[in-house]
Amino acid sequence: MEAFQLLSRGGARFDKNRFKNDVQLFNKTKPSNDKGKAVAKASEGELPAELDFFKYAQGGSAKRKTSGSEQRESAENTTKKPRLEEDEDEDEDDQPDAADDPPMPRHRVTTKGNNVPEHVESFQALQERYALSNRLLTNLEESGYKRPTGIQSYGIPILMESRDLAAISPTGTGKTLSYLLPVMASLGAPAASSKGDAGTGVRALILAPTRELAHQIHNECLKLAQGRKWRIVLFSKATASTLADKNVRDKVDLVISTPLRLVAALQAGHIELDNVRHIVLDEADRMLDSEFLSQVQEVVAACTYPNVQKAVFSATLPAGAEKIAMSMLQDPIRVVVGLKDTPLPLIAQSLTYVADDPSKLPTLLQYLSQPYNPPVLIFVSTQPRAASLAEELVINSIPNVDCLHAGMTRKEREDAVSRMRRGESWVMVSTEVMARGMDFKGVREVINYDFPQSVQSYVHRIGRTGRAGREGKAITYFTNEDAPFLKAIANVLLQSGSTVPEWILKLPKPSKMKRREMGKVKRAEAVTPASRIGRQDAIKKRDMIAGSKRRQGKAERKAQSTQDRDGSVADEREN
DNA sequence: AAAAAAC
Repeated sequence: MEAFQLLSRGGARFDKNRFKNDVQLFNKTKPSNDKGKAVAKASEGELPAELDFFKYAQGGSAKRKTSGSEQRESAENTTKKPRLEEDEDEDEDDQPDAADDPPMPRHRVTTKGNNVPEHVESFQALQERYALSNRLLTNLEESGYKRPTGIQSYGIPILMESRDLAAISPTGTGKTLSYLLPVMASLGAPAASSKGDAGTGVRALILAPTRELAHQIHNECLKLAQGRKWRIVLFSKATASTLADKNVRDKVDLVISTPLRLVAALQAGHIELDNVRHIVLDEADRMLDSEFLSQVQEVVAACTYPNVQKAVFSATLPAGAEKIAMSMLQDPIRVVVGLKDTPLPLIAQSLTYVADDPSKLPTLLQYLSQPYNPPVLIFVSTQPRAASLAEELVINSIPNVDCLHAGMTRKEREDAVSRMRRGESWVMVSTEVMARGMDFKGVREVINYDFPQSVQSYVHRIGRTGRAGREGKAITYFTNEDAPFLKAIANVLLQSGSTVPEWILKLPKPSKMKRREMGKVKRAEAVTPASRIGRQDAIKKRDMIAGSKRRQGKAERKAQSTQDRDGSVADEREN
């Protein structure tokens, strides 16, 4: 019985009531089902009419054509029904479903490899060529997919023909469907039935770097699997223990997991992967970086089925990661949509000089005191800074502030995501955990409060906006300390069509020594508060912030106490 | 180069 609750079957709808009792911590307004109304009301007329972030700007003017073997990427979506009525929890997907259907930007697609299968122009053509089930096509339509994006029209045929694939495609261009559809098409009969050659145990495996992303992929997967009896499992502690029963796990068809979770289950003997025929690494460069690599290798090594199909997907793939990826793949095809490591031109990017850390908060508060398009996603470098910035914003009466980082409990994280999906978060402060893959369609503004630690991080962070052909805006604060890394990011802006002040471009490339020296400068553990006034309120309000106690690691509690004691944690260190 | 995330 428990197993049936935990194992989401294909066809089961996502539990709509699950978040019903969420405490609406930050809503000053009464929670309402009518998003537009709620937003307009609470904005007290400060926000522009276009603020209704569930309607999307027409991306027309920003559309750019590139020549070459041009790929049509159309807006894939469609259904005109208002999303909210349909499902409250806003389950996520890589695709749009807004009423206003912005045209997708067109990107050049390049392929490399032996006998590259012909791309398809439509899902119809795909069905005809590969005899996809009507069911799958219906589910596609109902999920709002209309026309394949670049990566979908090239990637799906490659995977359908059982080839290995390295796919590089910008943020928000529909990578998830590119691997889900072929996997589903090849699953055939559920393992629970005795028909077909399903064998016993998991047949497809999708790995992602964060719980939130795995969850999002799972939701998308359930939509596509409607009406089928596949068992699609989002691997978690709970499911892992359920799968300790071999009878249960033998009936699982598809698993979505983070690597470490799966490694733990393997070691505990709670899962076998010898029947896995498809492995997908989402956010491949992240999955192949030093911390994840050995875990991923262990998982891959446990997949002993002959000729396992492997595919890796990302918007960024630095040379080192690509080399590792290619060495794992057999006779791979490499597909690149647009320019690797480059944000979409739809995202208007800018850089803001803030001198030093203490100047950031006033700058942000000033920004948030003017009309903006909620929800705004704000990135900081550490968990303590995420928690303390969220705190400071609450103290300063910014409405509907939320916080999400991996130091929070599973439930707190889930709640934060669901508030975000429901449009209840106006300002979401988070760490790198949110930087990759997360698809919040309404996000039109990203602020890098703390400078990103790599070009890849930058590209993924700002890629939370400008999804599926919509416009977006990204602001990056930089301090004197960030100067050594500024030029690299400035070049990214230039390459993707945003403008950069000339003086930044004229910056000399700092010597390695200088960079190393500056890299040592430690950032304050907590965000520097704007003022000491209202500190008493602050303490009260602090406890309202999701997970404000447990979530905090030692470092943070220390920072917190420092803050309370001497009233300031400004990083006074000179550089 | 470096923190975050994975449990």
